[in-house]
Amino acid sequence: MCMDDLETRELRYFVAVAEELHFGRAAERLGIAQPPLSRAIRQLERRLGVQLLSRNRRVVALTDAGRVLLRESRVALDAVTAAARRTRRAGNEQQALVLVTKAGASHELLQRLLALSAADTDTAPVDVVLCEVGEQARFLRSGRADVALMHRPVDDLAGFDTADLHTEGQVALLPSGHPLASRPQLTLEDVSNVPDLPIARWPRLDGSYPDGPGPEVHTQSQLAQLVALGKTLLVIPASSRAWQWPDHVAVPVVDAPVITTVLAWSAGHHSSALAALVRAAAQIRDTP
Amino acid sequence: MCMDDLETRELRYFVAVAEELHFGRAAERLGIAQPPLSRAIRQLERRLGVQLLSRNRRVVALTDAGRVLLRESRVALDAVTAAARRTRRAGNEQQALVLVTKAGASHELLQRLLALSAADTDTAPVDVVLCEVGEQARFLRSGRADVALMHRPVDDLAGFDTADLHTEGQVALLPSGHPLASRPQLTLEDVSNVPDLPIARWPRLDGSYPDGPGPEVHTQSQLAQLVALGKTLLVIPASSRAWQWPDHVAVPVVDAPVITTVLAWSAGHHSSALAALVRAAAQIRDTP
DNA sequence: CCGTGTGATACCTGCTGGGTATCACAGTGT
DNA sequence: ACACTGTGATACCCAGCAGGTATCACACGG
Repeated sequence: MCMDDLETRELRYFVAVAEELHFGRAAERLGIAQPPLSRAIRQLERRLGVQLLSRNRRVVALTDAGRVLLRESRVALDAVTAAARRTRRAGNEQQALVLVTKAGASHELLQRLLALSAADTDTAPVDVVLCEVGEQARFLRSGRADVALMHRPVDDLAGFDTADLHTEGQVALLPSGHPLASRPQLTLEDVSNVPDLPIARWPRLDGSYPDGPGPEVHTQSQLAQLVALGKTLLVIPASSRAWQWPDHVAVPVVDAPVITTVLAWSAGHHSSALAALVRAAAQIRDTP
Repeated sequence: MCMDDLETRELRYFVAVAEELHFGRAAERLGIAQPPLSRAIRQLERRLGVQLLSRNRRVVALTDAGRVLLRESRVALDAVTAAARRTRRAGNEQQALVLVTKAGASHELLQRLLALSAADTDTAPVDVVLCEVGEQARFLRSGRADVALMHRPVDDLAGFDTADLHTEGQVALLPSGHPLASRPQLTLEDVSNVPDLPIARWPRLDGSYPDGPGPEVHTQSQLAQLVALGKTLLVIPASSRAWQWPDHVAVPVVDAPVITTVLAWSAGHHSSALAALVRAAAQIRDTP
């Protein structure tokens, strides 16, 4: 093996260490012992001629180069698993199209899309997979899904082809007793910096939370409950019924950016089954 | 190692075999013996549960699944080498921006771009790499280049962000003695199906040539010479001076699609050096 | 200053990737 | 018809390296 050309094993090991920032836990996660992992990372650093981790004998942190490799490794590993998955599917001819979407988002739209797709005679069956917020891109990139429902401008659509499905405004979701909840409409100015309803904070990719006054959350239902409890507010597309509890009030935010729900797929991965779904999407867009 | 998750070694081996369609030559290219290669491919097929090659004891051909894996493997391997390259560059801080372009295309435009970039004080130096026709995308994907000059609509820009640089019409390049060469302008109708000047045929990715009456070519200078010899014609952007020989005549093709030269880079790979180059590109577009 | 947690080091072992020799078979030419 | 040739598959061996265990070295907390 030449100096170039890493093996996926090395990338997997590095990603584990970079995510855990702890050799012991990373090794456990990988199902190997700690010393071989240390050695593998050291070898990787030697091979690349670059320091990836700054380890002061006690604390492990990523260097700038390490951060680059973490990002690139995720992309590369996704591409490798996508290769395996797509090849298996091509061989087995079980041509169900896998669609991934955020749990709870765009539910009615999805129902209409599936109904239209099922009505079209020559379409493949569509399997629906639900994922966490913002995970759709990785599902597409790793081949776990063929197509996704995503939202512009909130999701990063770089590297994907898209077909618009539906455009809508946003509403503020407020606890029902709050003064703002009785207003007929709101502006972004109104809902930002409400002292008693600070914006919630989601964990970053590395698991840490940004600073701020708002509560820390990592699931949608947590957040919905916090709104019902009068602890926070949020601004979401008008159709996100899954968020809405009896104790919530939704008030239109007139100047919030418009949200477009799009069908997205890996650029260059066309198939007849996908084309049929895109046709169904076009029907929905044209007859709202 | 689990059943999923291929190693890049396996992908490299498969790509070699799929491209050569010959185990012996593929093994030679990889610098290993033939038996281990046979075994590795067999293992890969078992692991994926899919037949990749149909080997009738004498002739090796790709199955449908094999074609899928070939395409996906190239993408995945590019992503892995990109990870290594970008990490090395991030560590070594030698921040020269690498620009790749087709040899001979957009020469004046490139000169202006480099001059503008050099004039801008806070830009990184730009290294220029020349590649074969249509190879820019792979240079970007594998991290061998950070940015490319490409052409819409001829190049596939899926997965890249772009900034327009320049738009121009196309000309037909003809042997100077030909009757069509004296016309002030032409249409696509005029230049298609000229019996004595059939369109040349380029090799496909697998090395085979499409059927047709035209000559087979695989380099630009070959093609230019064939035009000078009165064997073929071609339609190219007006500024492609590198194509033009003394024995050539260029005649505008009024209804040919307009060609836009764009600066392209991997979607999501922003950097300050790149941003500076994009600014330079915007200057060129606005002051033609 | 000792205990604890954590990454590095030393060293051993077994798996597996790679090599050589050979087989099996499909075309091919006389 | 039969030997020849080219090519992929098989059998078998070897060594390099991935991975394990034991232990060290050091940073921090009490």
